[in-house]
Amino acid sequence: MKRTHNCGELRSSHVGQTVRLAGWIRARRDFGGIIFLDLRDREGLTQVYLDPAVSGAAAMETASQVRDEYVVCIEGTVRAREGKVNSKMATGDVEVVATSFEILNKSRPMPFTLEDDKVSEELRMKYRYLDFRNASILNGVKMRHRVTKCMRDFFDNQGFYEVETPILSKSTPEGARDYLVPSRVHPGEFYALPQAPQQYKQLLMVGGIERYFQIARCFRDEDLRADRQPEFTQVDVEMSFIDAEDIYLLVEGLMKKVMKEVKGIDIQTPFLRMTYAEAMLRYGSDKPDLRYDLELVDLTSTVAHCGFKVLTDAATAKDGKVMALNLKGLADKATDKKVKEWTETVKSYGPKGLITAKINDDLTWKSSAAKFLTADEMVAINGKTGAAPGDILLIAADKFRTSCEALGRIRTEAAAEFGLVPDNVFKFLWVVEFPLLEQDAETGHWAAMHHPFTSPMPAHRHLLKQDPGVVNAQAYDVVLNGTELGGGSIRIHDSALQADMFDVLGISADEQQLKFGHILDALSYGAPPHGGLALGLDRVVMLLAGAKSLREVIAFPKTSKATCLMTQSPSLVDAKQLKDLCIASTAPEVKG
RNA sequence: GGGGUGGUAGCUCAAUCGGUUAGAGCGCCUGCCUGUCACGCAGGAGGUUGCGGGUUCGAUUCCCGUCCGUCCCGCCA
Repeated sequence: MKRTHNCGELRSSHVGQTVRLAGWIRARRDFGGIIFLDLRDREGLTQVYLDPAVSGAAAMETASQVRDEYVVCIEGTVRAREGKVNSKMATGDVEVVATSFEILNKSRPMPFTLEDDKVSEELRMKYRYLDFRNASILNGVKMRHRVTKCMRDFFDNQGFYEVETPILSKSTPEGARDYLVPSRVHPGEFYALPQAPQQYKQLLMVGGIERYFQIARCFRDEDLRADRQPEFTQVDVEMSFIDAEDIYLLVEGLMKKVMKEVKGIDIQTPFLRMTYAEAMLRYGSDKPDLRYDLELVDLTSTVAHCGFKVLTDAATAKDGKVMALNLKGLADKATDKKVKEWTETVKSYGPKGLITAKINDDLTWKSSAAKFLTADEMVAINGKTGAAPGDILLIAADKFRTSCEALGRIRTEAAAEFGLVPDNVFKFLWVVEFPLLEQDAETGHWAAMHHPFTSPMPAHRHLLKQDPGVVNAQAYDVVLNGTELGGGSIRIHDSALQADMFDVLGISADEQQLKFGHILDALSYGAPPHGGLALGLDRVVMLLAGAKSLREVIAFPKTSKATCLMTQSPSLVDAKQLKDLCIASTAPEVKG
């Protein structure tokens, strides 16, 4: 029964050896007299040959009964494929002439064709355990293993301890919606699954662990995206007696090692750094993709006094911005249909519309906005944006963030569509000096942009209570090719500052004690200065694997509605289970 | 919560303006086949057109609702 080799390793040097292989039947080519089988295991593919003269009648009979994906074990002799080499196979120089043949298990016909990349992801997810037999999913699993192995080695060398923190955790009012777990022992009370090990890792610093990391599962009950799963994995890091520079150095070293060992690529360190404000203004994103240029242009001052009300209103409003994107030489490719799509995309971010102007040979505009602007005004805009014949200008006017983000989105779409994104380039970047807080447009309440334990820039400390909006945070994101890989901050280690922060967030003294008493207490017992960051492991692997969604690099992913097609979770539970937990469902009806 | 997009045989897709018995390739089943490599050849089986309702003489096709997949906005410290 036991294998002597795997299906990927036999070469000409093995010719003449007696070997035993086991695996799955990938294809059977039965000529009536002789039979060829492709035998697959996780390491590769080997051709097996059966011939009545050497294999015997019993083996021939058994082999003629196998179908795709039957599990078999064969014993035989390696021989060279004289004149019949298959150069497409790693093992194509040889084949195994079977002398015995055993079926270990049968298989029903497959619900989909393996290796057919057109099969719907829906079906693949339902039969995820079969999709692992495909190289693409298998490679994701393999690459993920290598990344985490490499990271563990790195942190170990740097003196970090890997510490596990609880999954049954405490609900907090800040941040994402929690997944809740009812307590049977304490009827009516709930644990929360951790959105991140944030508080625990800070408490480890208070405890003097000094250097902590964890490959930690995190849970957030929010709507999903291609790059967001309800449960995901963070590479969580925290250090004491450090500043942001130490974090940059650490992460740059980590990613350098991972890129080298997993991809064989030498990346440049230190990474480029850019403030949040600069990233938004130049690229319309707090996670800009620097693999191509296509920078935004700020027209606010240029159009502040022009004759076009849509522009002047935004340009003179508080926090207003008029932004432009010059798609150089792409006027011809920007079809009416394309422009309409862009307009809809821009509107989804908030602006009422998108102004477009194709630049004529005489530098005049082909644009529905032309009649609202004087020739001088158009010349000024041309000058500012560097517009030349054949270009198309896209202009959005709204609040700073919405104008920038709307055009930033078009920037990435256009770059992908018009082939401006180079392959196999990895552009790392630190985005720094995030605002500490952001204001809810409707309620006026302040919320932490990163999280409520983030320390303000020391120079802004005194402004925290009087003018929260201008305070920047000691927070940083690491970005790769337009994806936020992770982020972190220097934390608050002073209980008075932490209490001020909760005050600004509108959390009452009573609630502070109830929800965060343990943190405030801990900070009062000699908390060292500390900080850290968390990397999205799934996203790291996704980018390294060139995958389009997180689902491809998570062994058992959820759908965009947070269900598992394989196990059919979530699902109803027995009435008794609910009764034990003192829970009654108020769901209006059960799905049919 | 909102918007886009898709759902027809096991799989991938087609089906004209609303019109005959809903087709093709692959897969599956049977038979033949001694150098294939997604072998080949011949034959055969296989359909609640996601589900529910409506319009119509007639609906895969048009309308309404709903479910599921997917992408985006909001949301995600």
